[in-house]
Amino acid sequence: MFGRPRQDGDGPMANQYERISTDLRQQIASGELAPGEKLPAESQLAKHYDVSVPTVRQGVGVLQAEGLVEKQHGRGTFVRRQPKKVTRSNERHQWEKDRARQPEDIRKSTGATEHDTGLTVDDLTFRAKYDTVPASADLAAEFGVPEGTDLLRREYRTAYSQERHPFNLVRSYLPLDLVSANPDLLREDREPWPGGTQNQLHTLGIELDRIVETFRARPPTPEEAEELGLPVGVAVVLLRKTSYDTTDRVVEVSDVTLPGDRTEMVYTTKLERW
Amino acid sequence: MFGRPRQDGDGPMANQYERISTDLRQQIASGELAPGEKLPAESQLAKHYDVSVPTVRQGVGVLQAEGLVEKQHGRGTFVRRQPKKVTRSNERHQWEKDRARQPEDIRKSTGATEHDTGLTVDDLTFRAKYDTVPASADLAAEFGVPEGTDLLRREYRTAYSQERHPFNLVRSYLPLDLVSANPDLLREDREPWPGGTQNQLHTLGIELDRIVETFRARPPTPEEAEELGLPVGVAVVLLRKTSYDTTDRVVEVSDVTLPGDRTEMVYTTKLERW
DNA sequence: GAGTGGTCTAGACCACTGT
DNA sequence: CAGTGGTCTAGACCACTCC
Repeated sequence: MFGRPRQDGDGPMANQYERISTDLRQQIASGELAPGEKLPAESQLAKHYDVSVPTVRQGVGVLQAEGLVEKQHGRGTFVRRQPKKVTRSNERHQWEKDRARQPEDIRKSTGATEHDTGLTVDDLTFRAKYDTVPASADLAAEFGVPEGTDLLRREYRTAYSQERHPFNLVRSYLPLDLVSANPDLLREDREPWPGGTQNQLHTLGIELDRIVETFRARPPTPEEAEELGLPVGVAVVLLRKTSYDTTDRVVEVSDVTLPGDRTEMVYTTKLERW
Repeated sequence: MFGRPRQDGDGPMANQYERISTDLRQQIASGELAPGEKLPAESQLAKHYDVSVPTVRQGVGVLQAEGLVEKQHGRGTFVRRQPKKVTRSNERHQWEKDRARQPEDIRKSTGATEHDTGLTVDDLTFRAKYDTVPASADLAAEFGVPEGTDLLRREYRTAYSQERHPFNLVRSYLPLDLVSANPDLLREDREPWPGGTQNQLHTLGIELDRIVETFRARPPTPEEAEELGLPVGVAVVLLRKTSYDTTDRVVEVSDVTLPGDRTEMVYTTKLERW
């Protein structure tokens, strides 16, 4: 048993599966295969390219890893549509700070996410879950408290109403003894809280001085892929947001998980004048 | 021909390849398989797990996509070491601005990348290439100039001296008529320029007001994977840096490609006091 | 030359989707 | 039920690395 002999049209050192992925990639780029369109069945492609089915699968797998196609078991393989983009800007922080002291009716109208995305509250679905957890070594170091200190953990998922999967996962942590001064802050049924976290902190007499965001990109763990509905070959962006108050104390830490292919982040750095 | 019967130890709905990837993943997490260590040969694993070699390959492929192992043709499969992290902070911009007016001997000692990484000039290798290109529609829109306007394009690659692949690729664009006032700025043999772009602009009487950085993450194209030496299953971060001068004019645009798994970005947003 | 992963074949049966 | 992708077998030969 050996492979089919190389043919003249193969080009220099082209594998069979690369020949297939290159050809299909070109068809997608040219629009010959339009977004949302179904590719021919693997058995058809095998006949067309004169190779075995596993070889077709290898070729299509390359495109899948590049995020160009999406396989759906029992239905077929489809050219991916570019999902709706979500922009996240660091100007949201100052915007939210300005809002934090406004009256409730103004705060209620729009949240920071709507500000970023330009959508209304109705376009988004929002789920919150509160609980209390002991600080891990990592979080204890961020807050500068002993390991095991009680933290209020709040989990948020935000999605477009019309889409199945959320476009972000947020885990926000606050020291429990800090927030328990206002019992309303412990009630998840008060979410979404008009004015967001900065207003919540304002009810405790806390003013933020600066926000530090650290992030990196990596392939999703199996759990993250499941949760965010990520096809193979899409990265996640992990963002840790640390909020400092005017006494230089860390008052909130948020871990945000974002799908890398649909999130665009914009950061503006203002420079001091000469 | 059919698969081996399911055994009691398989757990609920465990595929063979998932059983293998789960087991190996756990061994890596526990340190039983240490970073840099070689996994048993695929034929060995096939014997050990009592499956065929392609099934082992499928299982190991999962770990490869997660960035946990790296295959090396002819040598074996190895547990990936976490590569040296590179931190990129937005404080580099203010730092570079402060330096831009310093005398040359101070500017020469350290660049912004060394500032970020904490390394010395000797630890890094640096390559620059200059040419002139007509503005694409995209770049013309950024600069607010007609499409086709001449731009000076500068390509930079920075690497650790001891590593084979660069940890970033930078393509920087400047309007040609802006920089031609100082002929030295057109000479690639003057790189690395002490004090960086902000000093170069300073020689033209330009002061920066703010820098806007936009980025997203996606799987690498085949070319990027090749260039940055990325194994399968590592994302790239694409960053576009746009510099505005004090007259609100765009004076530089840089496109930066970074390996997502070894770059950590830190952005600080200072908030106005109440 | 021995050992390794890379490509490929030609099938089999299973699981899921839609008619 | 037909059609699709998902899993898996049991091999073959090729290409690369290292001794």
